[in-house]
Amino acid sequence: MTIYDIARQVGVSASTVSRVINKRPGINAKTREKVEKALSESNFSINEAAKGLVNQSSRMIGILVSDIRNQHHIEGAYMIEQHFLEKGYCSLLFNAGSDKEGMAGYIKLLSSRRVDALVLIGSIFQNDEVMEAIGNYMPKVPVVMQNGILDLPNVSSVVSNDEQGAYDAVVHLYNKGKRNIAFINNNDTPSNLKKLAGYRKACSELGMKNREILRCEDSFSGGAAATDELVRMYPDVDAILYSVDTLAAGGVRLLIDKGFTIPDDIALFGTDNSPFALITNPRLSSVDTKLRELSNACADILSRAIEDRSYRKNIQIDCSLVLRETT
Amino acid sequence: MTIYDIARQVGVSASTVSRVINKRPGINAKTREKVEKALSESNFSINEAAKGLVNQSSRMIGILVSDIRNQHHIEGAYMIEQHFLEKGYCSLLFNAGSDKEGMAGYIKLLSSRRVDALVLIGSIFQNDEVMEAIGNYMPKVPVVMQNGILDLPNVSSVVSNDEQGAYDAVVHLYNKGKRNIAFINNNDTPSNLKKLAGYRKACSELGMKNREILRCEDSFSGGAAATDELVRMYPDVDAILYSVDTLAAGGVRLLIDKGFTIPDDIALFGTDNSPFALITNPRLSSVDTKLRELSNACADILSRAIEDRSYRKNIQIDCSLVLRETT
DNA sequence: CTGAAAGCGCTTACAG
DNA sequence: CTGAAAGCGCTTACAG
Repeated sequence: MTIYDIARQVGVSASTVSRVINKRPGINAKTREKVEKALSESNFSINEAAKGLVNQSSRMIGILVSDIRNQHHIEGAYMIEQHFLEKGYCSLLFNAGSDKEGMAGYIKLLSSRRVDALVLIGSIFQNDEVMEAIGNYMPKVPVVMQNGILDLPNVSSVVSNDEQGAYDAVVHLYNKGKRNIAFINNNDTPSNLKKLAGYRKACSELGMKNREILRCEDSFSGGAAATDELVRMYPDVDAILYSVDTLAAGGVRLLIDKGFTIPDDIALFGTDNSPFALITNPRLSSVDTKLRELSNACADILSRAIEDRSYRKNIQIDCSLVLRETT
Repeated sequence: MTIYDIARQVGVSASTVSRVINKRPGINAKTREKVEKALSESNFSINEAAKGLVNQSSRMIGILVSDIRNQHHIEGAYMIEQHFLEKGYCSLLFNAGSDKEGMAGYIKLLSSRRVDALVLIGSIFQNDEVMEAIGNYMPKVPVVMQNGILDLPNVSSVVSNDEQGAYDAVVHLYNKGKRNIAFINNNDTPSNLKKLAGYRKACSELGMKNREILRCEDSFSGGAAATDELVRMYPDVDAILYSVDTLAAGGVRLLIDKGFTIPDDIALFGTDNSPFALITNPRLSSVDTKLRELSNACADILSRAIEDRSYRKNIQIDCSLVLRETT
């Protein structure tokens, strides 16, 4: 079923059908009506691929996350998808994994789908392979990176102030009387490195020693294992800041099992203020990295950049502390 | 950059370039080499929309879930997406919400994108509006429904045996000495109705009274509130089966706060065996609804149906019980 | 207000 | 082994 079929049925030309479908002005009311009737009676559904071909716009946007199953990433992707859906864009959402060559592959894939814009969610995309792939395959497509920076003329950035967030968390713990504050990190993404920097800065300013575990598996059990290791290594630890809530949730669980009292023996701070923070027992205090604001900003920038190819903007949003029962 | 540009550059025709790109046999090795060189040097990326137009295949599949932020749904979508990615298909993943007209709208949307297949994840799609939309807009497209049934010639089904799962859970609780077993349900999707039926069947066979809360908000706090209501209504309750883990996680939390001992005072059973079951304290026993198996089966059926339009299959997979600390 | 024609970027049957 | 031409389903500038 094409517009030619409809045209034949009604006795007009395909041009006219096209105009009716696209609500162009300057069409006889009677004609319009007849065409609309035929359209709806035959359940006509326009072929967006053909339309996109002539319009030079797929009306699709690409969204890359490193792990679609990560609650935090998916929330961001969801907000952006919703935003663009209202404007008639479909989202091609991919799980780009953590392999850099793989990420580049997805960018090539999205380029073959001729997406009108690209969103990269997560600082993990801040690397040379991705940069090169964008330069090669999408040099003119508006790109916005959530939580990372890529120095390319068509790439905008929206980042949270991770350093300040971690810094504030440590200061808060210090003010609560904690003096042996540790940091547990899952991996060394640019974003986590900023958290680490904030942690170290606060420790140094407040005259405390660093107690760090810099790598662990990004899961509940990974967080539990790292916490276990930490309290063995530093028996005097009285507070822990985690790079993500997932780890902290595992930590809460482990410490309770080991008979620690939270927050009196050990206080805990997660990061991201994710839904997990509400189901741990006790409930988790967390650094809010402002996911909603970041996503909204991404969507706004991209909307503008699609209109005006030269539009580009970099913004940073401060984190806030959400205090619950673990501090 | 089109295949014509490449053709001109190399001094061959577009047909030849197309043949090289598609690795068709019967091309002079020298020619092939020259074309391949030009292709890679200019970072050529084929226009899939144009290709799809002539091939009458978008090489995209549509995936509808009712809430993309639901961990359980997204896991299923993820598995299916991965499966098809390997075969060169992109997924159009949408959040169809719980409004039936809205769902129909998404089906129309996916039809305009000419997806080669459609996956519906969740029994919530089992309704007349969806059925009509498929009949009108995708009458020949292979569709597979995860956890629901739609009586249409192009729709296959993969469902878990929710009734048996709930039944088994109740029997298990009975064998543990529980005699006042309640059921808390979030909503009346077809799938949840099957769980309810299994619960009632077991109660009736074992001579126990029904204690039910049939609707509550699908969230931790919704589960907590419903649990609170339940223990007020029926102070003698000694076990609760929840229709989803999310509710149970909220329930665990509430009961602990209220001073109940789990599982001695009240035993709890969730459903879905989701990651949440591992972070509650105590860890949650749960009915495993076999998400992985369901998703694999969906992908298999769809792969076949894309090849052979007449292929259709309905299967059911039994649930199993995963016992942890709440029972 | 309406239609014929060209063109978007591909593929493939046909001819050589 | 290779190319010219037609066609996939649309839109739009042009002419009337």
